Amino acid sequence: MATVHRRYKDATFEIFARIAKALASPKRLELLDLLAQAPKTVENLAEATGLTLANASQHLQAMKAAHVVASSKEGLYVRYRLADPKVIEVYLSLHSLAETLDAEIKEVTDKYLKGREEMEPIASGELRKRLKAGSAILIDVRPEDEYQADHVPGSINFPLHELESRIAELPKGREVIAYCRGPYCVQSVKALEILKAKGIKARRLSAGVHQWKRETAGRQS
Amino acid sequence: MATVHRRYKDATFEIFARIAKALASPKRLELLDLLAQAPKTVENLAEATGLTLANASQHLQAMKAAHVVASSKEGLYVRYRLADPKVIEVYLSLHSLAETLDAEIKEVTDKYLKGREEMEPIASGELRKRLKAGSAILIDVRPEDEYQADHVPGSINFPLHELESRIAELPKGREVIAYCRGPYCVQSVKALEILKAKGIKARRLSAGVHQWKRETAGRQS
DNA sequence: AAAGTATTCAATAAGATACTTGATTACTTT
DNA sequence: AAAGTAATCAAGTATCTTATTGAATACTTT
Repeated sequence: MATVHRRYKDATFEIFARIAKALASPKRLELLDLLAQAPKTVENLAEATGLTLANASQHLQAMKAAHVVASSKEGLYVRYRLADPKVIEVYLSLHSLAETLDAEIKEVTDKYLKGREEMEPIASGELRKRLKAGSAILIDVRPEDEYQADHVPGSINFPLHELESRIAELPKGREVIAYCRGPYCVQSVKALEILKAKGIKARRLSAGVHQWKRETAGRQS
Repeated sequence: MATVHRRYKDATFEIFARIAKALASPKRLELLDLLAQAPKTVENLAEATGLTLANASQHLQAMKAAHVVASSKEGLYVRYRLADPKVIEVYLSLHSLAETLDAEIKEVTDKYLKGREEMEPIASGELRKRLKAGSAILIDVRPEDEYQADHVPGSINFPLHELESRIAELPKGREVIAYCRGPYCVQSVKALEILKAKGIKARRLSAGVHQWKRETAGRQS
């Protein structure tokens, strides 16, 4: 009898671990981070993460075996996506845990941002007020497909690589708030550099769409 | 410049992965599951999980290195605890993900419960009503230290191994609802077997304290 | 101080994982 | 049909992980 219980326990924890293992690699987390923004092809993902095609494919297959991602063939391409929005939940709670547990994550970020001009992010409460009042404009500097997939309500898409050439489209006299994939994404930091170089007052929203939705969940407006 | 960004990304995902790896083992998840109930000594944990002392100690140290658990020496014993309540958040969201992704987890549970009499769990909403109305009594069949650490409000502690001998203490004419560590814990199942053998009407609450708190968060009563 | 106990350490063997390279497959375009 | 491209597969090596064993450490009790 005791062994029946042990076997049952082993089986359930084995299943949990299978999923946890799918997440337990820096590269796979990076792939998930990208997939959390929008579905992407293996080629896209390999390029964005700096992995070889074969290696990216193998990581994706490993996650597929754990049912964490799903794929579909579209002509020559295979497009991967998260198997379920709950994957984002786990990913975000892992982020949040890392921030509490690991002082190192703060150090790494500080070190990266050091020397760059005022990068202090704006709080979501303040942002909401200012957007309503019309004193600020929120730009989403991610690629268009990610903006299409989901974005913070009220934001306008200015993909990073188009930002410099489209800078005239920004309304004058309003502060620009830029956001991208999330607190550890570098795109909004780069956007700020471009904007400040042109003398435009700009700040960063450190949250991405998912963090935003998480924070503002159950709140109206 | 591109390499600066790559290095920054690598560093942050490395940190996330370090934490994820600490969770990515069936045995370590089982240890965390126990620690989520109450702090415990290495000896306790080794016995409960069926690991050798040395092996349990090594797993615990691995998690300690990732700052997921903390320990303190108490005389001869070393007592381990979760480093932060947020660890539970991640663990619960992993559970919840596993349930959505993996049909297998349901199969394993069904198979285990098969043949045992009516084990359908009671919903938390219904439970609250019936406790208020006084038509049911909620018993916590976990060991006393876990009950002391935290329990569902209104529950009474009847540790599994004392249940049979203390059965007379149960009020007559009320249905008994038993709960333990969570949906995959076998103690409440065993409790039901004992109670039913004595002809006492009993059901199971599949949630543990943490699931209960999560479900009823932001609700009053 | 000596004996006893809980935990950790160190060394090792077996197993799983990650990345590389060079095919191979599946599909599209010409 | 032939050429081209995205993705996968297969095999090999280097690297981690896990569990085991026996010895060492750190306390407590006698």
